[in-house]
Amino acid sequence: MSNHILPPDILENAKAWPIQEAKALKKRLDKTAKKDGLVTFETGYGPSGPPHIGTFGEVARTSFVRHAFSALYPDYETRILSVSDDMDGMRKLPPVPGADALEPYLQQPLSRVPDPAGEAESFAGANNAKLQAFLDRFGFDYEFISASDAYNSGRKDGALIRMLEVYDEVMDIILPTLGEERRATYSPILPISPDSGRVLYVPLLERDAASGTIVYEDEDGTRREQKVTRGQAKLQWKADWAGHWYAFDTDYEMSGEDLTESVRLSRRIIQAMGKEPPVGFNYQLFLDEEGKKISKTKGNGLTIEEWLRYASPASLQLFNFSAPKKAKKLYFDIIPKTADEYWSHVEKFADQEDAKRADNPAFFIHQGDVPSVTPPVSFSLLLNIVDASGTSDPEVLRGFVAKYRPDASEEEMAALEPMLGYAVNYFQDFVLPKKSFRAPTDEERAALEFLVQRFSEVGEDEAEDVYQTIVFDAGKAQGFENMRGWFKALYEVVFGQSEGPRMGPFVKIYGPRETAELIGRALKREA
RNA sequence: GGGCCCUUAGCUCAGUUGGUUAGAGCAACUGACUUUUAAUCAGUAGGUCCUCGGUUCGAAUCCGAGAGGGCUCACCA
Repeated sequence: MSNHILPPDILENAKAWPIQEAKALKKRLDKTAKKDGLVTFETGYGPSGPPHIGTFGEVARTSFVRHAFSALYPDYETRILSVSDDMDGMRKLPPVPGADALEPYLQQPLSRVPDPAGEAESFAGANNAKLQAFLDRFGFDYEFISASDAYNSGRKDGALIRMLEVYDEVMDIILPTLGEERRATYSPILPISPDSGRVLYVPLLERDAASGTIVYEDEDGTRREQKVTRGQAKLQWKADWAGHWYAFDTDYEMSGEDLTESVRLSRRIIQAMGKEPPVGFNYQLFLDEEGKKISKTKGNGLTIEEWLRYASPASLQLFNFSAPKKAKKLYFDIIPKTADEYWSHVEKFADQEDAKRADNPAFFIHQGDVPSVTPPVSFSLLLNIVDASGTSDPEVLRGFVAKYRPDASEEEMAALEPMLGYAVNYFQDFVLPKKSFRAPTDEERAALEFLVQRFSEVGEDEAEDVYQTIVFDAGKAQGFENMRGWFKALYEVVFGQSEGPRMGPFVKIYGPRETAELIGRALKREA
C-alpha cells in the first residue's frame, strides 16, 4: 500500500462523479460563507430493521464524496454522521422471534422498545450495534449518532424551538401536500406522552416558542402542557430531516430516489428555519434479477451478508461506486464479475498517470491507499477451477493456481488467500448441492481398486504423465471400450459429478497417497 | 397526467472538456493444445450508440421533441 496524493489541478479536471459532487459542495460552502471549519456529511438509518444493502451503499457513496472533497480541499476538516432515527415510534411488530412481547411498546420510540433477543439495551440498540459492526467491518470513518440521544441530551432543542418559531411557515409548506384527513391533525412537532411513552400524532392546541411549550390532548383525553425540549417531543418525518440538518449543520446528504419528494420538502422547511439546505444527491434504487425494486419486506435481491460470503467488501464498494444514477440489478451473477472488475481497476492503477487515477474507482474505494499487489488469477478463473476440480480444498486450489501461474510471487499468492475463502463458500453453496455420487459397477469397482493399489505404491514426486498413465492403465486393464466412459465413471463415483479435473495434474497436486484415500472413501461410501 | 432519473454488442459496462475506423469482459463461433471433459491459448463474428429533428466543418457526446423503463405525487418513515 502507498498513499497516492493527487494534485488538486488534476482532481479538478477529473470526471468521476464524487469529484463533481465535491465541487458542488465547495460552491455551497463558499455561498454560505463557511470558508473554513468543519464540513458535515450526513447519512441516515431506520433502526426498525437490520441494516440492509442500501444503508451500506449510502455510507459507501458518501465516503467516496468525502474522500474526493478532502483530496481537493485539504484545508477543510470533514466528518460523516451516521444518524439512526431511533426516536421514531415502533409502528408495527418486527418480523423477529419474540416480537409478540413487544406489543405493549407499539408507538413508543424504538430506543425504548426492549430487545426481544435480550442482548441489547433496546430493540433499536440491537440494530444500531449491527449497523456499526457493518460499517466498522468496511473500515468506514464515521460518527454514530442516536437520534434519541440527540433529543434527550438537548442537542436538538434548538431545532425544536426554531420549529415552534416558524411553525406557521412550515405548516404552509406541508399542508398542501397532505390529504384532507391528515391535514386536520398534522403537526411537525410530535409530543411524547409522559403517561404512555408513545409518540403522539396529535394537533397542537397551543404553542409558545418563547417558553418552548406546547399544549395537546393525550390519548386518554387529558389536556397536557409540556416542554418540547429534552426528549419530551420529537419532529415528524420531513421536519425531522430538516431538524437534523439544522442541529448538526449538515452540508451534504444523499438519498435514494424514492425520497426525492421528501428532500424537496425538507429543503423548504430548513430554509424556513433560516438555514441553507445541504447539497444533495439522488442515487437510484437497486433492482432484483427481474428488474423489480428490492425491498426488505419482500426479501428479494441480495443482502450484505450474501455479497460478503462470495466477494470482498471492496468489490461491494465498487458496485456502489459505478453508475449511482442508474437502477442496477443486484443478484448473484454480478458478484464474481464485480469482484474481477475491482481487481482490474486496482491493477490498472499502478501504471496509470495521475489524470487517469483521479477517475479510477480504486482511488475512491481505498481513499488513495490502493493495494499494489493483485491475486495471480481472476475470481472467475478460480471458480472455474473449483468447478472443474470438484474440490474446495484450499491446498489443492493453491496448487492449481501455482500451476496456472508459475511466476506468481509470494505476495500475489498471499493476495489470493481471501479469494480462496470466497471460492470455498461458492463451492459449498453452488457446486456441492449439485453433486450426486453413485455406486460403481463391478467392473468400475475393480478398476478403482486397481487405482488405489497403484497410487499407494507409486512415488510421491513422479511427473504428471506418470499419474495420468496409471489412470489409463486402470481403464485398459478392465477393458473399457472408450476411455471417456471410464473417466466419466471415475468422476461420478469419486467426485459426484460427470466432469472433473485432468487426473495427472490433479494427482500431482493432491498427492498420490491422498488420491488413493479419496478413491478408497468413495468405494466404502456404498459398501 | 406532473416531477426526477436512465437507454451504447446477446449480457454487464467503458467511451478521455464534440474529432479519424465506437472499445473491453463474459456469452457465441472457429482453431490449437491436453491419450476424456472442463480449463488454457490464439482467432472470428457481433452495434441504426432508443427514434426524429436542430446546432456544428464534424455529434454516442450539446439542445429540443418523442418512445421505452425505473422512482415518486393518500398514510407512514
